[in-house]
Amino acid sequence: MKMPELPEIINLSEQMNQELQHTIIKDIYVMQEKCINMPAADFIKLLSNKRVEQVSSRGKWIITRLDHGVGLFLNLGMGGNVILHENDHDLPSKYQLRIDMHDKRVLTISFWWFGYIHCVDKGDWGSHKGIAKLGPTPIRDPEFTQVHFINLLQGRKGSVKNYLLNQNNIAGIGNVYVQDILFRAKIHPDRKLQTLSEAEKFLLYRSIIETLEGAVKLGGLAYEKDLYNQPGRFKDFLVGYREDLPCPICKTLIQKIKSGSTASYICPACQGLDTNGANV
Amino acid sequence: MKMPELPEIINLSEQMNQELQHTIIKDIYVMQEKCINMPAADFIKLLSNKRVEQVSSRGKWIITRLDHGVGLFLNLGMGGNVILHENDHDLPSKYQLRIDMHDKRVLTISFWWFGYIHCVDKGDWGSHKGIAKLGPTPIRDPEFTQVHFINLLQGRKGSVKNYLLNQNNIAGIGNVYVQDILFRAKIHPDRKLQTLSEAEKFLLYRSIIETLEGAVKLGGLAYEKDLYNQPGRFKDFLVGYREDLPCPICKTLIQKIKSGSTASYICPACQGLDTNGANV
DNA sequence: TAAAGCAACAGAGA
DNA sequence: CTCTCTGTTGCTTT
Repeated sequence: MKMPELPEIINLSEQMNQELQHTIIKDIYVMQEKCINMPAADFIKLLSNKRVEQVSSRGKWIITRLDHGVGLFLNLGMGGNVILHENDHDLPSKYQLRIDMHDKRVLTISFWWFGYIHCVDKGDWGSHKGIAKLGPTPIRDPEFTQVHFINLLQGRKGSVKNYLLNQNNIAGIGNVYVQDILFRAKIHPDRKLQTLSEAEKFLLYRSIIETLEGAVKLGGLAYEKDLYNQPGRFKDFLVGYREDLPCPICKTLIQKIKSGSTASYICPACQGLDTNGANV
Repeated sequence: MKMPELPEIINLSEQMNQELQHTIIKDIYVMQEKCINMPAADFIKLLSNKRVEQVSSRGKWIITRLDHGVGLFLNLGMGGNVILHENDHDLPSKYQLRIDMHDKRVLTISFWWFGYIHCVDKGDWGSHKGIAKLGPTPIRDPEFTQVHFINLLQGRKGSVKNYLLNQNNIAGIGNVYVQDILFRAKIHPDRKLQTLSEAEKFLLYRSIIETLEGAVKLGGLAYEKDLYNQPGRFKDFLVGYREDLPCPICKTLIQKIKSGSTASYICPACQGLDTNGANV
């Protein structure tokens, strides 16, 4: 369970913006060409000597806007680190990409499984597969209001968990935070969207906001590292990864179940499939 | 079974090109606004007084190129007629669109169920959903060579019938002609592409060409009408729609089966699932 | 019955 | 645990 989701990404991108804004890229070292979206030579040429205008995020993507309209889109996939070093001493033994800044600081990007570092030239931002169709990002996106969320749900089919995990609906939620989001809203992951009452949809919206906000305030997951290689302080899940431990509300033992192709942790008492609404 | 496929469309578009090339549109009457892709007023404005440069086809789409880069994309969907009248007497009682030419002739377009009449302005041809992703068109498209066909099949999964019916793979084949195409090639509709031998792929290519060419030579299906409201002369299917009649090769009774969501007519002896190759 | 787009979903691959 | 690509199914439309 080493997957950065919205809180970790927000944290990282804000730290990156703080540290890197207005600095200039000097050198690029591509250690694994599969992670990038063009030949390394083109990639290096496009990025070299570019100035960082702003670092932001959309869903699980960290987006660095450089001058001349160039963008660097970073997705840590199944987990990884972005670490800023004061100099080139004591770099990690393994990383996929190294970016040296003109001020001697060094950024290393490493993932332990799939991840993408895509460079996008001026004008190609809208056609990038990864971000073109992303849904709104909770917490940071002013578009993500309660009314907007309820509207998004209108007429949609399928299970609530599948909906939340699809980045084209809402961007930034993964299989870690979705566990507590559903528990807080007292909704079973397999509930069909069509069966959710208005009250449940409202509860779900609040739960998304509160769960993610809470994690951001704690600097993200304790299992993840930030830009300074420091872990976050969030580790007290309500039900996530707490199989056979008591539900914090009713003390019923938490179950690990399979919903679709992903695992879910639920309190069978608080998140009934039949209790809170028919699930025909 | 009233669906125009490639032979009928080629026939119609060639007749339309013959009759309408260089003529000028005078008036448009939109009887059913749902068939078109913009408000009727815009549609009429875009087409009025435009000159027909050429009528051609891609797959099941009839494409009329007008001057100033405007295009009229017609898809007869589940069946319909395009009829040219010498004047405005004796028009059909029902039609979705009427186009009056400056030379007094009248074109009526009618479908008995879904169909599309889309007008596309200069520059929007490539982004039109219906034609942007179409595969090559057999018979008329010089790109559709045997080598190209074999290459298209490389690495594809799923059943041969589903593949042939998907317009994004090959454009123009529907559930009518596909029956005899598969019979001629002695391939069961549910055979997986992965299990086809090179010889079978070659046979399939020949069968597509010969089946469609043969139908074009006969002016298309006897159940369909051409631009002059005359029926085609092709009605002697080999196995299509001949349930319980003897196979023309081996006399085994032809079966109607369900493959996926469509019906198939096969000779169970000539088109075995197990005989011509494993279908794991 | 058929045509085609879309949404949901499952499986494979990177 | 991630996301993309395919392919399949089921629903909808006039």
